[in-house]
Amino acid sequence: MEYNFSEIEQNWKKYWIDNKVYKVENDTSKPKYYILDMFPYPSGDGLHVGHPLGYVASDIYARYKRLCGYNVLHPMGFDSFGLPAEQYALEKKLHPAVTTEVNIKRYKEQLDNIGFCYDWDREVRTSDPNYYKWTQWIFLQLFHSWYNRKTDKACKIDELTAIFEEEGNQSQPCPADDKCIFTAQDWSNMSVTEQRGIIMKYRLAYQGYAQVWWCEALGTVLANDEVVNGVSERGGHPVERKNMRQWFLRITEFAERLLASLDTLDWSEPMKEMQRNWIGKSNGAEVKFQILTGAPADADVHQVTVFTTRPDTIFGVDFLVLAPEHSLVAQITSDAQKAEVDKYVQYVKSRSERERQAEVKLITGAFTGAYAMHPLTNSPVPVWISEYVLASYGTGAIMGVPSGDERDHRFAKHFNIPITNIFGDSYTGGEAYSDKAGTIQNSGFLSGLSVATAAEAAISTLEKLGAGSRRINYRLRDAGFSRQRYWGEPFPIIYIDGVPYATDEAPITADATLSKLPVELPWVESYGPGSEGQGPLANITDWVNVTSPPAPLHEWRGEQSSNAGALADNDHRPIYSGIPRYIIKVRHSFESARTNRRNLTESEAIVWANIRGNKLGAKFRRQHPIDAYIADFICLQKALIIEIDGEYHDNEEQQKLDNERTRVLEEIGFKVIRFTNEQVGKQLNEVLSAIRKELSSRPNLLTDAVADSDSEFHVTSSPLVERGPGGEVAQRETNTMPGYAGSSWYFLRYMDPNNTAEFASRGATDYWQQVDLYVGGTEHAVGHLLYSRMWTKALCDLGFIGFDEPFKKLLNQGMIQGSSRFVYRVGTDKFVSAGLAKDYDGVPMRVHVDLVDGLELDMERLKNWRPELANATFVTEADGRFLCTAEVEKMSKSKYNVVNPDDIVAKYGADTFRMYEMFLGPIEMSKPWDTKGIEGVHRFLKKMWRLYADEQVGWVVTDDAPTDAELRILHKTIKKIGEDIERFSFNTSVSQFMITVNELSTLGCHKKAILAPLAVLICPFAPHIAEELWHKLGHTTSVVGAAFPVFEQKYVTENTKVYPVAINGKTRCEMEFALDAPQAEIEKEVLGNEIIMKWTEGNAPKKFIYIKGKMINVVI
RNA sequence: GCGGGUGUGGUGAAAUUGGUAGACACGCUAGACUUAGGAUCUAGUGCUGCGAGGCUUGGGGGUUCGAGUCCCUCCACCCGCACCA
Repeated sequence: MEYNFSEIEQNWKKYWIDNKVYKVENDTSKPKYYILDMFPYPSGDGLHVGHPLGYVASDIYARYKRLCGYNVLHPMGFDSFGLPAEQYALEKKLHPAVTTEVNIKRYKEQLDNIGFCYDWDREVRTSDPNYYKWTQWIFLQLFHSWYNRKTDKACKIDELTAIFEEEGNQSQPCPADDKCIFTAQDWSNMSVTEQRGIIMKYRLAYQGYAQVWWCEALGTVLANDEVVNGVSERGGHPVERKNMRQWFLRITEFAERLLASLDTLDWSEPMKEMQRNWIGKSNGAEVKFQILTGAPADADVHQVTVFTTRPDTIFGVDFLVLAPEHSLVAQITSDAQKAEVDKYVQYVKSRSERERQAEVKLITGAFTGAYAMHPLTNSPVPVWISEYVLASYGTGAIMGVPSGDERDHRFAKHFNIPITNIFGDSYTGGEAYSDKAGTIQNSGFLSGLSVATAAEAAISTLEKLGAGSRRINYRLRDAGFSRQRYWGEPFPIIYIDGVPYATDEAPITADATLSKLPVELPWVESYGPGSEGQGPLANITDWVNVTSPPAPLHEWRGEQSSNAGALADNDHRPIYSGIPRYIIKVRHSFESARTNRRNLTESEAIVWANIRGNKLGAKFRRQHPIDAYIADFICLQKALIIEIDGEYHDNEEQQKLDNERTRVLEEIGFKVIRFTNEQVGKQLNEVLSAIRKELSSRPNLLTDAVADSDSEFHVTSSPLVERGPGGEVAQRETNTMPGYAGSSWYFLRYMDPNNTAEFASRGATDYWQQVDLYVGGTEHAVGHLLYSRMWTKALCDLGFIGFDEPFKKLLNQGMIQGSSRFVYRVGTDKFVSAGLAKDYDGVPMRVHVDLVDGLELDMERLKNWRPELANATFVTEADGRFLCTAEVEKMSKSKYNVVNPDDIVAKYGADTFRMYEMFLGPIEMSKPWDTKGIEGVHRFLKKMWRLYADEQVGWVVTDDAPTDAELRILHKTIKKIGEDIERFSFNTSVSQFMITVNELSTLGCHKKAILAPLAVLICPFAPHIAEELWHKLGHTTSVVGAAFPVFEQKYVTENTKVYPVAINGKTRCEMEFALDAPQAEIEKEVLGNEIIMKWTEGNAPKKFIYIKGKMINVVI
């Protein structure tokens, strides 16, 4: 009975599927453990042996935790939106949805082939509408949220507008625009569109502008690193900077929290360090310099604000440097310098970000001709521009302190700017003194102070003068959230007259079809880019332009148009051009309104009697349908609605409904004011004067708005009324979301993957909580990991989940590199073996690793590899072999060094493959793949198999009682394996298994008492063979559900120790002593030892060191 | 330029708190068994030396009875970068 791995593995894979062994329930009776791999992008190339490294590690850990009694969630899915599928589609004319489907199928086969314990019922795919529905939904939550700096939490926009109504934005400064300051009165006077503009500056998902590289020839937007020397990397086409409206996530508001809570995470220090660097918190000061010359009269631009982390060096300022993109540059540049500055600005525009960053030694810049006044010395300071100052960091301007900053120093030297020394002897003129030791000199009232003290003193003086203030700066920037691509999540956003609305906002919700999530990605035949840098979706005009309303609504509107009040399809009367457009959503609104008019309440009757017939100078209608509601009284001329509420103030439910109604009506553009029955009854005069006041504060829309195009009031129109032949104004957003959208929250979806009502139920997220162990590569250090942390915090703040960090522990796996093989090629088809290559004049050529065994080339296969090599001739070594050379490189198809795990599994089995991947070395280290080494692991499994079954005799396991030696081996192994798995040292676990099997083989052990626990121990590593042995041992249920063997100290306790005995720390011999032997006795025996005596030559040692249980050292 | 990481036999590596450096494998050498060996088993294998021994964890220095491990310094390689003021 030999180890027939392929048969064994086939059988158990089928058994696991048939019996749903890996099905995971949300079972609250067991402790949970959530272990997750960073899900793969299913590329067309399939998995290579590098991909599963982390998956094997997490699978081992998952199986181990399950053996230890945990309910383990260990899911897998696919990050299936992305650029490669789209590019493939462009080239091959295959729809991304099709290729993605095919690729995922292949990936799943490959993954299953390796024997992972995934519950595929929980699989998620980011490109699945059932999944991205919730990505869009979360986007909407972010859109409807802002960051409350007082409570340090993401909050709903409703709360923000309540604050604005109450007190303006004094207590909640605008994160995007510190010049945006307004009072409650200002707020109430704004139009809805203006208010929306303000709110946009607060939203967590917001629209702004960003410069992107646009390449006309390629028709796409390029990433920074795709632009080299001002042309596209691919094809060398010209590129230009283009300012484009883009979505952003306001991650900067979370900077401090993202930084602070890193301390609570069990991540590697380098990983945390990378995030800290990315967030880049720095304490410093803002300093204002008044522009002296070359400045326009306008006081607003009379000063330039710089940010510095070294306010203590303020007296060392010899010049200011603005980013060439700084908005002041054009205004302050003197006529004399204009040509030079323009030329320089043009030069910088041609430079890619990468180049500006990488070429440190290249010093460029231009003098603006302007001078600024030093706030403390009042002396003039020249203002320069240079590409080394970035517009996007700090204030986009710095103060140049050449004696204290190396870059400033180089700049001053290069342009011959005189340098002020503020460090005394520490600065010698050769290079800047940037150490923070010593004292500041030559600096007025700061002279003699240490750096820290001087910084404080400088800031407080500047504050007193009103010339500066303390400031904490983060280098983290808001995350660009739009891509001009097809294969990504569409935004649930519709533009009405250019104003973006979420699909769950009033004007859109009127149409059930438009407001429905998901906004499905339309099927297209062409993936070419749209014009003007837009994404491919812009080409699908049928989809972009919202032209065909849902049929029933449309039909109904036509037949009822005479009753539709302000609404008629052909209603082009100018009277309505300034009035908010709206639609009556519910058919029976008209009947209800008519009925209501006949049945006024007492309060309503009183109000009506006082406002009817232009009594307040404006015409009111009563019981008028608006959108889905019926307004009590409405003045269309002033877009004012009066509500008389019976229950508003004492019924919470009613209050909620009414607030929603107010919100919707105000979104459309009406102002809603409400009064109680009681107010009308007892304080009618106050009510009427409040109405009068409201009327007088609002513009008259009937005539003024039409005539006065500069009016503050802008029309907010409902998309529904605007639709009609040729009259479309509503468009869908044509950008799609970036790759990290779907991956920012996928870990939550696994908890409750098939939920159609929520992204995940609160019960599920409360049970599974954070990911206990997250396994993936370091390449996601600052992208994915930072974004998902932000999303988690936002979802937590908004009350959707109960934890604010996604990944408790992080394990970074290293890369498996490829090992490329080269043959030495002379001419076209003559090849020379490596040993003789030096005698020939040729070049190395990559050959596929499959053609090579170790370093020995299979010459026949090379001839068949490619047609042009069919007549190849070979100069071999003396023994007839042809040798290649090897080089470690990235594993990639183009380097012919990709090894497919399927091939390895076919040849050696999945168990061997899994163990070998682990045996290669520590999980977090990168290492090259070498198929040769796998033999050792395969031999080990065969050797282990022979403990249980003999090739000739068959099953050999006995019920004999184990010996002490056998028990010691077993328990030593239990301890080692358990400890190793806990600390993710899987390579040493594999070694230990080898040692154990070697020792048991030597002892000829075939005892069930030893071999049954061994089968369980190895199950996480080699599940197939473990399952086979477990069943052969008589069990009828899966080994997956067994219990991890319990380590017992008593079996491994020894009472003697073989000590290394060293002379001066150099081991010379070994001697065995009882562990409880007294030192005197040991000393006597050691010094009497023949070998030791040879070294001591009979002399008494200077020192005798005895560390119990460790070693003995004799110092002579 | 900045930040992070890694340097141990021919190769992958081990040494968990400062305590026998090179476990466990690959490869290689020799042998056994065999029709065969790309199966299996046995022995050997850091370098050097006949040997006693000497040398050896990227180089140099230090702390210690004792250093791969701690400290200083230099070097090489890999990864990332948004010149971060």
